[in-house]
Amino acid sequence: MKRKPSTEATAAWIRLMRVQSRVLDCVEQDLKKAGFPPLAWYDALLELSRAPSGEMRPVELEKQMLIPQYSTSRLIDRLVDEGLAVRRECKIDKRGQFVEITEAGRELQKKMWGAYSAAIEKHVGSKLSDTDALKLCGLLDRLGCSCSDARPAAVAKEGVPAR
Amino acid sequence: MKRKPSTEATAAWIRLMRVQSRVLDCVEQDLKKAGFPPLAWYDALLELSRAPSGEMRPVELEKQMLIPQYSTSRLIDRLVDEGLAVRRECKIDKRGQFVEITEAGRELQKKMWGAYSAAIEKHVGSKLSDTDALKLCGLLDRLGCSCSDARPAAVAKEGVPAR
DNA sequence: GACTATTTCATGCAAATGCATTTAGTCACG
DNA sequence: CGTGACTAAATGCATTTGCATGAAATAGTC
Repeated sequence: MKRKPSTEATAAWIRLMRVQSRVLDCVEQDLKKAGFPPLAWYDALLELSRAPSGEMRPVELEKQMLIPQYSTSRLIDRLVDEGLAVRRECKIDKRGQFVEITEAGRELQKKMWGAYSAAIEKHVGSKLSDTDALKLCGLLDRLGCSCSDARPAAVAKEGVPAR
Repeated sequence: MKRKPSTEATAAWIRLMRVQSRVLDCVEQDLKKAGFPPLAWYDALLELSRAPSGEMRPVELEKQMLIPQYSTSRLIDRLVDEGLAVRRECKIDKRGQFVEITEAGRELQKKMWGAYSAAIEKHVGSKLSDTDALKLCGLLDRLGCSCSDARPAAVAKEGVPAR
């Protein structure tokens, strides 16, 4: 129970860390340069906009986005501050609440998708053929469900829940 | 110059973000549970220990680790505070300095490698055959040099500079 | 129903990060 | 040499994180 990793596995680990941090950085920079808020905002807005009634429980959001509870709480604070979402009372469970995306929120999400998708194309799409991208997906998926809480990695439609 | 990414590319992007964040999280948690400092410390110590004379310029460290300048500066502060490294005067360039790893630093690096390598094996090695790990490396490497500053992704010997 | 355990969300506080700026030294060039 | 451009590193300040804890509601149990 303490075998050393193969050099291949180790090399893969390094690549995984370095490449994603670099690519993420590039994409975040592109968004920022275009005057947009961080990716996390986008992800949250997207999740909210996809919810059937445009609203969801913070707990849900938290699970979708794989970020800690307090982090979700504060992210919502910021969205609300900017008028991108509103908190609504939850009648069926008084300790909880609903978060609902506003019109402004939906608009921002759509606008961001323009810059965001361009960045993905620039930093990922243009470097990989479709079949290679698929191969990459397959390999990465195998690393997926290791820890406690897994999530079946959402399928991209036209919005992309990124992280 | 604003083509949309293919759904394959988008899917790959999502996987890349989600999988690495998850795997990194797992590894960091394992290290923390074992009572060790964050991975960034390990990386810095490793780089230092590999330097021919056990010392290097902060600028170098910065380039190796792909982190911003101020971040390096403060990381060194912490290492020094803990007695893992010392700052040395740089005679050839008076505005600069050298950072030298201490014996304690070397020891910590070695100890951490025990837990670290076990974590890599657990969260990466055990999920991927060697050939698949190599394929993954190949695909990831293509995403490598997009932004401004590239780095040829160090080869793992027995230490692994992770990020 | 009373009591405990659990879930949902917020928050105080310390540490870490990002950003812009400062300080100090070097370099290039007239 | 002197002056202006550049590089190495640190730091002040605001924002963000992480962690632990708190407060409120619900669920489970006897």
